[in-house]
Amino acid sequence: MSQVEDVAQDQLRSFVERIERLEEEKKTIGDDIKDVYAEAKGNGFDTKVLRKVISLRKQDANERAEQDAILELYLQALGMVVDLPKN
Amino acid sequence: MSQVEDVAQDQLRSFVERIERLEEEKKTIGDDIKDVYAEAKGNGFDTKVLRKVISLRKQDANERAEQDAILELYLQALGMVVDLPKN
Amino acid sequence: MSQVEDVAQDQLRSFVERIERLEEEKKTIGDDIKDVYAEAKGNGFDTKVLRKVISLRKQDANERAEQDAILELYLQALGMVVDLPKN
Amino acid sequence: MSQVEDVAQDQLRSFVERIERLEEEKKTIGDDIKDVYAEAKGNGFDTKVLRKVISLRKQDANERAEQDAILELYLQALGMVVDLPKN
DNA sequence: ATTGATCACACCTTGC
DNA sequence: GCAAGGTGTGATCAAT
Repeated sequence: MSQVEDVAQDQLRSFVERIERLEEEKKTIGDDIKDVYAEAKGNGFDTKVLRKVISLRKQDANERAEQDAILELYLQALGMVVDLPKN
Repeated sequence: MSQVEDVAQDQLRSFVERIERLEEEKKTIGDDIKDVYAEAKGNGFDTKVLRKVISLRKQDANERAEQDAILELYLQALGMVVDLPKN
Repeated sequence: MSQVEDVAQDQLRSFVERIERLEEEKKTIGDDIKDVYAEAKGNGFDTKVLRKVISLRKQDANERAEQDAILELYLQALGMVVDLPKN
Repeated sequence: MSQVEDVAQDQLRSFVERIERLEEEKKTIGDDIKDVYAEAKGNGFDTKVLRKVISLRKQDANERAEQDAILELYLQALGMVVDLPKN
């Protein structure tokens, strides 16, 4: 194999290793997050709702309002009572 | 292979085939559902909201109220203003 | 409500009904599958292993498709035309 | 608010903060991965193929684990004890 | 019946 | 803008 190919091969190995290393770290963090949810659950918190809280804090309020408006519209079109779902 | 084992083998084959057949049908239905959503999208409907509508109609209202109560509680505990998220 | 909105409303209803109908069918199939597993269990088969068998047969199929995809990818990466017959 | 509720509230805040902190870290790692791919691309590598390589190496690892699981399952189905050394 | 694990489905982000 | 891959969520099943 030529020297040029050697360099390319070394680079490739390096990239693969760096990516795999980072993905491992990422997975670890993901597992940590799971652990925290589990711990919260062990302390009596409802993880589903907890996730919702996290999600709400992340979300942009405007987008939410927008979606709400569309949903309300559809429900009205179907003749369903609105002002029920706060979920 | 004994006759007893033959029977067992035949039965096994039969079960596997029946299950695979049914799973295929199930997948077909799933694809059909996807198609309907796609068609709705093509007619200008927001599929995300449409899914929400379907989901709402399926859900039991009591459960929803229950979840809402817990969520509200958590948000209050965090000092977040409530009555915002209708999502 | 305008005629335009009437049409939209009718369309919406139609989509919702079609989806709900299909989901009902899907659920029926799912129940059928459950029944077959129950029957198999009643005939002395270990459902856990049976599920594994089904799963493996599905994976095998997927993997074959995967192999084709990889081959095509590599050929493309090498600059080779790939629109050959699909076997 | 009662002392009991205070504790719950503090716990909740703590959980939310820990999760949000971890998710931030996770996002950072994700961005790092993106950077590596970009760098690889800058060095002439085809990122699509590179991703495929990473993916294949991951699958291989998963499959090995899978094989172990199947073996154990079958041994259990045959009534054999399986708590043997993990290699 | 309830809970925990497993699995498929849906969403979202990213790359093309 | 579409396609795909990864992530998160919900349903399902076995075990207690």
